[in-house]
Amino acid sequence: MPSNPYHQLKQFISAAMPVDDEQLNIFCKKFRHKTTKRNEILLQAGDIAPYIYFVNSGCLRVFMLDVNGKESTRFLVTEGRFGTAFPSFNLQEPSLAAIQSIEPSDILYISHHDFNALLDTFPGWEHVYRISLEKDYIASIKRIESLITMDAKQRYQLLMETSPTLIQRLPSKIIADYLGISQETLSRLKSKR
Amino acid sequence: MPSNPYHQLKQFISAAMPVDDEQLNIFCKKFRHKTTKRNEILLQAGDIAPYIYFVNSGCLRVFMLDVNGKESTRFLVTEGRFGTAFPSFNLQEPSLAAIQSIEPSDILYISHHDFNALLDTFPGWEHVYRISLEKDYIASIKRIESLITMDAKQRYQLLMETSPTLIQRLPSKIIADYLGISQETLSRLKSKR
DNA sequence: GTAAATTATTGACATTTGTCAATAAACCGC
DNA sequence: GCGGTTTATTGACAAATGTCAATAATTTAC
Repeated sequence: MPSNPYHQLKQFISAAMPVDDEQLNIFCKKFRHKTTKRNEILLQAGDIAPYIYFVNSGCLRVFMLDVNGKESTRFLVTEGRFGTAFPSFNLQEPSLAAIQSIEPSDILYISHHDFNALLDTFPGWEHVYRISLEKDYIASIKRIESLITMDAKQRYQLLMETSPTLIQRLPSKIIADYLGISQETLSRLKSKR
Repeated sequence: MPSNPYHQLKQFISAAMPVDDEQLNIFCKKFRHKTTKRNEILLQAGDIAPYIYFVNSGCLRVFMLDVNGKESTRFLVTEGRFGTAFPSFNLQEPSLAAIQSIEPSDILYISHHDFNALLDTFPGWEHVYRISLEKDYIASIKRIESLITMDAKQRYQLLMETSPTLIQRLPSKIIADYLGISQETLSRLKSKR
C-alpha cells in the first residue's frame, strides 16, 4: 500500500485525462483523508450526505433500514471507486440510505460544495466525472435488469460471475440483501448449488 | 402541438442553460425528426443502438425479451425526455434490450457520433447532459431501491403516486413487466385494492 | 362498424421465497 | 486463546407470486 493517501485518486484521474502533477496536487488538496473502523457509520439515514467518498482500501456499504429492521444494501463501494448516498449528496436532501464502512477502510472524502467547485473550476474534471457517471448509470441499469428478469438463483450466479471477490470477502448476509433476498434463501441457494 | 419539431428540444436546452437562438438552431440541426407508428420497433435486440432519442410526443419502451418470450420493460420514455438503450448506445456494443414506440410517437434522434461531437464542441452541453445523467441515475437508484425493498403491491402503489398518468395511458401488461411482476398479479393487486 | 386480435380477469394450483425458530459455526475484540 | 456476539445453516410452515387455462372485455385494423 502506498504511503501517500492520494496515490490511487491520482491514478484514477490521470488514467482518465492528461494532467500534470501540479494540477493533480491542487485537485487532491480538496479531499480529506481518514481511516474507519469496521462497521463505522459514516452517514445516518435522515441526514443530508455531506460528502462523496473515494475508497483507497476497504469497502463502504450504502444501505436502507426499513421499519421492521430489515436492511437492504443499495450499493457496495470498493477500492478505487467513488461512492456516496448519491440522491442525497446530489440533491442535498435527507438520505433514505445510511453509509457504513463494512471493513476497516482507508478513504478520501470531499464536501458537496468543494465537489461542485471542482466541477466548475478544474479543467477536464466535469468530463471525467460525466464518463464515470455513465459507467455508474450503466451498472445500475444492469442491476435493474437483473432484478426484473432474474430469480434469486440467477442473480446470485450473475454476481458470482461478475464479482466473485465481493462474495468471498463480504458476509453472506450482506450479499443476500444486496441481491434483494433473505439470508436463508441465499444459504439454500449455495448448498443446493 | 407546435409545428416546429424542435420546439420542445429547444425548451429542454434553454431551460438548462443560457443559449441564444442561433446556437440552438446549430444544436438542433444535428437531430433528425421522424414519426413512428404504434408498436414500431426502433431497435432490435442484438443490434448496436445507433441513436439516442428525444420524445416530442408518444412513448418509447426499452425492453428485454427472454428465451421463453417473457418481456421485461427496462425503461419508459415519455414526452420531453431523452432515452435509448443506454448501455448499448454509450458503449456501442450489441444491445440486450430492444426499443419500440409503444404509442404513435413524434421523436428526434441523433447518432452516437454526432452526440459525442456535440459534447465536445457545443459549449455548455456536456454540463447540461451531466446534470441530466445525474437525474436519470438517481431515478434508476430509486427504482433499484423499490425493487429490493418493496413487494409487488408497494411498488404498484409507488408508481401510482409518482406516475399516475403512465398507469392510465399504458396497457397494464406493460406496467406489470415494468414493475417486474406478472400481468395476473397486477390484475389481482388492482382488484383487491 | 365489424371481425380478429390483443389484453384483462379470474380460478386452480405449483413454485419460489420469506419468516420464525433452533442450533451450529464462525468471528471479533480483548 | 477465550467468551461473547454475530453469522450461517436447516427445518417447518406461511405468504407471495408465477404459471396455465378458460373466458370476458377491450381494442385495433381494415
